[in-house]
Amino acid sequence: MEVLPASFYLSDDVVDIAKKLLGKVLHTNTDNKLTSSIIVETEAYRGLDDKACHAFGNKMSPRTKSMFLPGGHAYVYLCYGIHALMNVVTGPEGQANVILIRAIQPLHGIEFMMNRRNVPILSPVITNGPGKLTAACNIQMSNDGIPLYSSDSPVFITSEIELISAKNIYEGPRVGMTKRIDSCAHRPWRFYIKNNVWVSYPRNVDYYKRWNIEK
DNA sequence: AAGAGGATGAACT
DNA sequence: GTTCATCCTCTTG
Repeated sequence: MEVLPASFYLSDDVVDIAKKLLGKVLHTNTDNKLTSSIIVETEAYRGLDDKACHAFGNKMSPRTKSMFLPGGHAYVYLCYGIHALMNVVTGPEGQANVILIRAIQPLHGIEFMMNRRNVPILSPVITNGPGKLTAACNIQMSNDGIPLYSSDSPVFITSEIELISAKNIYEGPRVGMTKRIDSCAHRPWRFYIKNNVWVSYPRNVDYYKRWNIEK
């Protein structure tokens, strides 16, 4: 597996990169612990004309300044005052296009992820949501703005193990959009690998039940 | 200066 | 299905 170079993220077509990110491998080296996981679910956010994007209108603020870095950096922000959510910055410098990582499929370091999540039994609940996977990988606000194209970085991304073909990619509306976002809410900019059990799931589904796991 | 609300998750009834 | 934890950011005045 090769570390993806900064050029991988340079296109201004954030939707295209969001699809290409599926199947790529997310590595973390935090707390002296290594993990790797397949990216199975992403969402695209486009600064220029997307009301759902924090930097709508390409407007910079203290929070969003790392979104304007050149492609291949991390944008990490605090959601609901509790969860650090991890995004991949794309496009040339000055363009606030980012991709939210919504779910991953663990490959290595699974025991670390389970410990950090305090979940005793292996199941998708450890990483099937944007706040869950950052907790599992110990990705924090301090990782905002770091590069993802260097294996020295605490978080980096490498090529896929198996290429995901277009027919195996689901396209649908993004999660958590409200009326305030109006038309942008319906943009089908959420992508996930079809039939992959590690993707996030609607809030009212009990995963323990779904996977027949005893609590 | 103040207040509302959020790209969520967990624990309830 | 509902509620709350928790705090930052943005909007409004």
